[in-house]
Amino acid sequence: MLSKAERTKQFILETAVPLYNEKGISGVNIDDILEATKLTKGCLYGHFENKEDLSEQVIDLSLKMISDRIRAAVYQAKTVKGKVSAFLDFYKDPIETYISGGCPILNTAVEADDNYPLIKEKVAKVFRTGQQELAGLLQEGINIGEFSAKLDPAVFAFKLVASVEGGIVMCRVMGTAKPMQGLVKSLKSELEQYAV
Amino acid sequence: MLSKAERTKQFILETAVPLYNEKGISGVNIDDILEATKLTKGCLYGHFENKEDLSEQVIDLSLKMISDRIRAAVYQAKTVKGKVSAFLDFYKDPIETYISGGCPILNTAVEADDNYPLIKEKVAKVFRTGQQELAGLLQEGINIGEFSAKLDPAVFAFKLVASVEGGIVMCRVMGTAKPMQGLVKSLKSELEQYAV
DNA sequence: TTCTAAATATACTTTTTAGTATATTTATGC
DNA sequence: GCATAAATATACTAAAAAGTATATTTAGAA
Repeated sequence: MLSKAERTKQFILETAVPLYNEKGISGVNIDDILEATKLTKGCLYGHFENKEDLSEQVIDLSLKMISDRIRAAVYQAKTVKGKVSAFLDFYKDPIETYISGGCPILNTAVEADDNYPLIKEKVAKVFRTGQQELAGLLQEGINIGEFSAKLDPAVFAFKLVASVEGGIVMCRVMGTAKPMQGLVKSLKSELEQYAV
Repeated sequence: MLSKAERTKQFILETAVPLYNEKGISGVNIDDILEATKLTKGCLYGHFENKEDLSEQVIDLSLKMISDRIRAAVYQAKTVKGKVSAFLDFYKDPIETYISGGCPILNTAVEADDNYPLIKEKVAKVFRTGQQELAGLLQEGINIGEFSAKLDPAVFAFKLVASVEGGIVMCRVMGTAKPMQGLVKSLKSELEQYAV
């Protein structure tokens, strides 16, 4: 069982995750977190060295949560086609996202890009790993004869993730989930063209 | 001719544009701008009411600059296919962008989404207008017989922009422009399939 | 149950950032 | 060239945010 301290630390991190996703790293301030957790400075600084330390651990958790959740969704499906569908369906509703505020991978990427090299590298790793897994999955689909060799796994993997990530932001800001349905359909039928 | 005051104000806005694009609205502070412009507080506050006023005008300019530039690029081409190509080629290099720090439309969208309703609405308008123009262009391509009616203009317009925007962020964070080339090629050949 | 170390709360200080009052300089119509 | 209004610089105040010292409370082992 977790100690009280461990539970409190975890509680702080989990409470901060949506705050960071909505407000961004430089948009969040300590008082926001204290208000959300109903804890006090003494307590928070007992668990984290400073804001930078807190931010890093919150982002770590955000990236882990979303990655795990997507992997779990994809894992459910049996066929390669089913797995790609599961990935696409994950962000069917870009307004009410798993972690409030959109996709934490993209959100963090945008902010970290020119400002937080350490966090940028973490996000890069998530994207790289994701691309490898997705491309590997598509390659497997080719190998087992589910798809034609005309499908370029790396290119299509990138297209899938890039369009979904971009689509989320666009839908959120325009206040409509509708374009996302069209996008998902289009990507599914694009893959379907390579089915043998 | 512009008065000295008008020129100074314009200079502040233009200098602030890349700063805002890199650091984000809540990441930029007044001192950053003073340092970049080599001006002083008295001067800056003579031209802008407060930080919010400055931010709004900087974002306005960023969105205008990028929109104008993209329109100009697209305008050059004669055929619909050429115009789509021009759009796609615009972000061929997502690392060294027209405004340093990536695409200001997407960057602003991500930050404004949950934090700056007024700015969010401005970005939404840019995306909506862009989508309308692009979809209208594709529809025209169908009307004049350049493309098959099987092409869904709204869906493909969204796919184009979403994937490019997402792709920019991914490339930037991963530190490579390469995936973008594959994406652009793929989108071009996807459109090519509808050519009659 | 009692003791002690860990966890948490309170009340501060420090630092950073935004904003302002006023003095000085500069542009430009007369 | 001079008057004056606009532009800019200097030196401040105010507010917000981060961080700390210390007192108090609580968890959990003896």
